[in-house]
Amino acid sequence: MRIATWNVNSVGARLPRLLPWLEDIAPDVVALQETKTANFPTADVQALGYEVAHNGDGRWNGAALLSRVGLADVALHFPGQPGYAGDDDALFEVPVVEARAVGATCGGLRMWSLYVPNGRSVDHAHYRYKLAWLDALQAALAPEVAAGPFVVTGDFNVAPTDDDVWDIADFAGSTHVTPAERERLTALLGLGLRDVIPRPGKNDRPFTYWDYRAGMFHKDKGMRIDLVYASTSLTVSDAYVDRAARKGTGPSDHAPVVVDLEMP
DNA sequence: ATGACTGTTGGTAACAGA
Repeated sequence: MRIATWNVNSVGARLPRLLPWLEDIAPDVVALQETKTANFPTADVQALGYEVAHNGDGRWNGAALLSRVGLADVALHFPGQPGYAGDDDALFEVPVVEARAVGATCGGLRMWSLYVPNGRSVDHAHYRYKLAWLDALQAALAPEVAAGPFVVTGDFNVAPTDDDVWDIADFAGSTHVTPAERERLTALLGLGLRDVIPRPGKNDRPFTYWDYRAGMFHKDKGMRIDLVYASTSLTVSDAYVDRAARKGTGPSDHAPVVVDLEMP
């Protein structure tokens, strides 16, 4: 089974890249993030043989699963998913559960597409939200990991190791690399998952994100923050970053990760 | 070159992204 994850940075803006990419790569299941719409272009991907589960509510966020091997038991949000209460401690603010997760069972594989909160800065309420979100995620996924073949994938907004950013010295005091964030990843792996690290890309680093600005892609100043966490019982026959999708006209700032699994 | 972006919206400036 071929699965993939891709933060498309607006599925509407990316449709001219997404549709030919689906035909070229032909994944069985695709996890998308940052769809940035309440109106997923369902008919366009259905025409290519995919069923769609989308959790999107407008301008920000949005996660989807596309599958051509069946799509059952769809869940929008995970159980206990925290909401975001905003930038301050306003007494009457009601936390909003954002469109950052969708789960489904596809061809015998239980799979989640996630867009983990960014965190913004370590002293920001969004960072505390990010940590709480990852804590709740781990608790929610535990029974599903135990139940059978499982993959949780998407934009984790955490670089697992110092080697997963272009230069750790440039990240002093930043989010995405803190021990607290990385501890949450370790806890997730502790459920019985492995980090499926793609084959090395340019300069031997399988980065998946490069800022649009300052020629970062050209300089390969990237980060590996789009992750695939798969059951340790699953055999991985290949995994790579599709750097070609980050090139050319109108790319996302993230590249897709493509993984070939052998289902039991 | 201490430079450099992209997407969305009761939109045309503000915010988010990482």
